[in-house]
Amino acid sequence: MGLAKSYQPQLHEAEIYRLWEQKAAFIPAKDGAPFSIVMPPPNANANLHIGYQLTASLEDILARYQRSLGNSVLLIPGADHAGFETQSVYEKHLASEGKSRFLYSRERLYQLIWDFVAQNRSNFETMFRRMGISCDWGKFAFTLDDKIVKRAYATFKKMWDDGLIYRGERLVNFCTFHGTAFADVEVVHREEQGSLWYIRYPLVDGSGDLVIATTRPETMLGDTAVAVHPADKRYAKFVGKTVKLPLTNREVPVIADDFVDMNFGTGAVKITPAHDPDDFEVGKRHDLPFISIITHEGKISDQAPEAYRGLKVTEARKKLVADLKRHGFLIKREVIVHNVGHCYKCDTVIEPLLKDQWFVKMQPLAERAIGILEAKNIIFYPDSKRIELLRYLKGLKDWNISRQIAWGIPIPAFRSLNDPEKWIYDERVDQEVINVNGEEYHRDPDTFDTWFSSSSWPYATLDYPNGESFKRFYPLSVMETGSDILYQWVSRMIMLGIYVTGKPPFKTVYLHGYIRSEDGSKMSKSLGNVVDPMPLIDQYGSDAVRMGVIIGQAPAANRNFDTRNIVEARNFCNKLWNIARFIANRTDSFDDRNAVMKSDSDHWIVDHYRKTKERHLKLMQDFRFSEAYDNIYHFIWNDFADWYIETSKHDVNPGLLGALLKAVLVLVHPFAPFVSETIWQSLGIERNSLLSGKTIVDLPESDKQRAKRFNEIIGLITEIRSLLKLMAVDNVKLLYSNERIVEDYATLIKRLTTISGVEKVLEGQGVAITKTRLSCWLDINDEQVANYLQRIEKEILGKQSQIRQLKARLANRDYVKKAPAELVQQSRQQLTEAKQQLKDYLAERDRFSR
RNA sequence: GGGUUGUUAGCUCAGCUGGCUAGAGCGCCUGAUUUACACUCAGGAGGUCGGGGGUUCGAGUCCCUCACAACCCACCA
Repeated sequence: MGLAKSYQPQLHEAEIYRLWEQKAAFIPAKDGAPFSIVMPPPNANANLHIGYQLTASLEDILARYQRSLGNSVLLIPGADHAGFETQSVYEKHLASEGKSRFLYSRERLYQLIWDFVAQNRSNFETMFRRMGISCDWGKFAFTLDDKIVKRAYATFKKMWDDGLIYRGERLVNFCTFHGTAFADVEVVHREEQGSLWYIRYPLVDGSGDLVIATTRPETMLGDTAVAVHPADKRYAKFVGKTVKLPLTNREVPVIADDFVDMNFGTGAVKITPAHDPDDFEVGKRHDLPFISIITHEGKISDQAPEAYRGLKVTEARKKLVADLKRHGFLIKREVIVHNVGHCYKCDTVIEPLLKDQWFVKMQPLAERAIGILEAKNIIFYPDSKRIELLRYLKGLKDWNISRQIAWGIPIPAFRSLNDPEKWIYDERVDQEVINVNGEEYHRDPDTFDTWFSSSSWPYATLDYPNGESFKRFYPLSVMETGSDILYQWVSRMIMLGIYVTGKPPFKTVYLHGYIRSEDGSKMSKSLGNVVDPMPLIDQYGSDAVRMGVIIGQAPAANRNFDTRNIVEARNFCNKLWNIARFIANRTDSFDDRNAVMKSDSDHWIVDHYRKTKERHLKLMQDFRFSEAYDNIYHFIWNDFADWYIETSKHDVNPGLLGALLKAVLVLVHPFAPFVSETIWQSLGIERNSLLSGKTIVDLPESDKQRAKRFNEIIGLITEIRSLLKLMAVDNVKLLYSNERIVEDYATLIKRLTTISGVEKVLEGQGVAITKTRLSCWLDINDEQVANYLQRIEKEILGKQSQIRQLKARLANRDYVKKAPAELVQQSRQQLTEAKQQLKDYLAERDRFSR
């Protein structure tokens, strides 16, 4: 047998994981209520970070816990191609070789990235295993797998047929560096200092000037109107007239529109429908021309006067301001702070540009989701996120699903060569040109937004609509993911799930917060402060890292990374290991059916086990992982090890000891799978692995009176230790009068304290043990009690104050009338006890001050 | 501009539907080499639960308000 002196995870983990796989322990049991989780797929292009460790830990804890209830558990792993994310990583990689994506065709680029990602995929499957994830590897899904792509196409087709898909030339959020559009939710807004320029626009009829204010003077090259508020008396006379645009000399109308804020700037605003979302709407309302003067490369287009063509936006702005100044059109410049949208990846300023894109009408999808959420048909942890999501859904705009990148799922739509307005749905995306009914069609070069396909994740991975998994495991029991992708992912899974399958895709959503770096800053690759769990697993073991990240983590609350938690958990693993070592030296029977309670301490520990188990069930049911961990931790360490095992050294009950070890291992397994299984295997507790089919152990009810009796001994021992320490003495005798229990436990008391002996006396002397009800004294002479008397004084004050409080409470008629009866009863009892103790303390003081 | 969440011991954080003298881990102080474990054991110090007000028999917990912090949303040119 011979377990090593301390637990060394590195020696066991790989082997244990292999064992689980061999025993097919991760495949759902045939029997039992279905429980399912599909893991959020991490980016296939990067290593797993500590945030994913949190996700995976929580999900695996749930999965293993559910198995311990006897349920049939499906946990599906996966990986995300993460379209834009991955392509931009690859582009950086290309750039480091002095290349760019423009050197390659779309197909070639796709292939290159595919190979690039393939290298990483096996890499992180290894990481999953090292984290100990009990997932069904046969169900592994990649977001570019055939079935996922087919699912995306089927959804697109259904939407197309239902009239939810439309193509439109709209303003999109365009990153001119990456050359792709983004959804609104992907744009990062940031407050920045900018300039507000006041520019004079002369009226064509020479009747004066109109002064406008703008932060983007270069867009005046694309102005097609000037707008004022209809109620603005200052400008009423100008409405309907025309002004001459400086520098371009185009003539544009002055219009009235109530979107204008009379109090901002001059109350007159230039309208550039092709480059500003507000102006776009105004342009539509007033039927204005749309002039695109900025290209997708972020340069001034050929629609602008020759002098500016080809300049970058910032250069054009400088030149334009200089020119305006020179010609006397510039009135003044103010410094203002305003919000500017940036690319979340490269920080380039997002340009609103006109572009033909596919959009999904969100209103009908959102409405059904709102209904489900309002009816609480999906339970959220925490519930505040449900409210937040409702607010978001109620203001939802249409979703631009086109992306101008190669690394993604091609959009299965083709445009007629003859009629540019005519589009057809077709899945032959491997061809650029197809023929249908003798007509030629060209493929849309764009790909889907990653979130469009990943929104089908809950049912696509289960082989909707005919797969066995789908029939058995849909809707998912739990969707566990980061609260940061509530809008991007959770909301869309709900909407698409309802739309496609007719049911919400999951019953429960558990959202965790993110882990910040140790100093409280946000972890990001660019800051280089991302924590890699793998070296931590090397150092502390997989279980320690798993428990370390969930300790003290409330749902959706962000927390700083703290190695101390991992150390705590590592120590806990070692504690478990040593408990097992101790027990293995005393028994080789681990059958809970043979457990028989003999001593008071047996009843006491079983009583505590049963309470711990009940709390465990309740806490896990409520998704209170951190508290569940805490519950088990303190039972194992403080009750089982510190008291029961210490007592066992004196009086051992091997059968119960073995049974308790088994029970404890099953309980702790979800939190510490490797060490618990390693112990299980090393001691040969059962032939089966701990993971496969071990349900939580029930121990028979204990005798409460006997358990209580042991509690008294614990109280006595604790008080003796405390008093001896306080007076800095040892080797004193414990005196007692007429206390059978002290007699019974004399040896144990001696063993667990430093007293020299126990002696029965008729009358006490020395220091009384006042915190228990037992008549006991420590045989100490008067010179040694100075510290003790100080403490007695403190205790007297404390008791007096407690008695005052209790008396006041009980004197309060409302309290006695309104508070629950058992609470009032409890207060009465407390008062009685406190009074007795005060009496004891006073007597002690009197005795020594004689 | 709107919204959400925080503010509890030196540090990092728990504390569910209001109810015993508010908890954990680490750190700190004192002591212990006892045959499961120094990744250990025993004892101890340390908090007017961000400020103020309110509801209640009773508030860390509910309400209002203020301060500070973080995050999210929003088209103010």
